[in-house]
Amino acid sequence: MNEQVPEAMRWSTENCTISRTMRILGDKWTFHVLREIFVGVRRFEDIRARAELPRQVLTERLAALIERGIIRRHPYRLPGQRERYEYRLTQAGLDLYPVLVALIQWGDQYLPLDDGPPIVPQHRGCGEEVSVVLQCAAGHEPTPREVAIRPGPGAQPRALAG
Amino acid sequence: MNEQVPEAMRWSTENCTISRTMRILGDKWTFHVLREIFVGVRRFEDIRARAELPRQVLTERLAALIERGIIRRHPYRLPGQRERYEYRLTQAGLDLYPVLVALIQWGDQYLPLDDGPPIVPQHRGCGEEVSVVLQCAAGHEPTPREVAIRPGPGAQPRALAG
DNA sequence: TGGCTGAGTCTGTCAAGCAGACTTATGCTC
DNA sequence: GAGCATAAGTCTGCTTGACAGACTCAGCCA
Repeated sequence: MNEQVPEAMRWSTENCTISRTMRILGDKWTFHVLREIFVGVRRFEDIRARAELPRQVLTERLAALIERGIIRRHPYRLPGQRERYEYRLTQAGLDLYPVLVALIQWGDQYLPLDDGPPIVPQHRGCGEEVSVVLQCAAGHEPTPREVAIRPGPGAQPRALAG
Repeated sequence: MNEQVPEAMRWSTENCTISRTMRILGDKWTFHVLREIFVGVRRFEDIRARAELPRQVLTERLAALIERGIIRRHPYRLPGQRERYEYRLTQAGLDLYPVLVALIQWGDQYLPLDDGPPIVPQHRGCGEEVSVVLQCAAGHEPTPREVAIRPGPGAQPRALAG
């Protein structure tokens, strides 16, 4: 029980926000599917062809995203064809934009391509590039080193702690 | 070739920034491991115990993160014990803070707990809570609906397009 | 010398991903 | 109305990865 033990070891990860979020988003394909919908590719066959994932996996991921309220099915009908469905973002889905933009931003910085970025988040209003910035409630913009992740009011002590 | 085909279908996903980033971060465990290191849990056995992942998977993930330059091994020695290693974030790792904070922020909004958030990103300087905001190069703070993901200079046309 | 501990490695089982073929529903053309 | 085209799935068998639990290895200490 010396102070070498990090303080975080005393807290459970059971209800951790990152765990609970990753249970929904944290697999190889979900972000690929979301990317397609974000860039405007909304139909099953188009998503499958562009993201190159097995149909079965796509079926399963779409169902999971619908169940979690991130996308919804929306009926559409091309002239001379029967009704089908496309997949659109709900508000919860749209609110994943900061996550997506943060990923793109990191990738552009640490895995750059010779030709420049293949995709760019853009402000529809003014056409300028969009990025994410860290901001604290007092209005500062801390660097990563100035940020710490601390236990909050919902933190639960860990069994076997210490 | 009617205009029902989304514009994005014309572009390849092969070099997509999200794909390339997800090849590194996009699996069930990587973010859990990073979370531990972010909150200050740096030693193999501590990470394994708190994140509850199989040792073999932890070994493999740590090696991958080191290879991608996101963490590094750092020797340490407790009094009366032999030298061991702990894992620390590199600058590239620290720069994942916006991704992590964006995930926490989304989770707190859409998967809230009765007791409040279990973890809170905090500005070390002033103690206030840290969040991420979307910001365009002209200084606007667009809502998700005002953001669009567009092909950039490195976009490649898709074979079989149309 | 023998035991303890952190940090792995090994082994066998089982779930998930995968490619590719098959199915289903509907509307169109002839 | 028969047959064809198409989007959106299901089905099948193979392969890969996750997993729990046991084993190993190196250095320190009693």
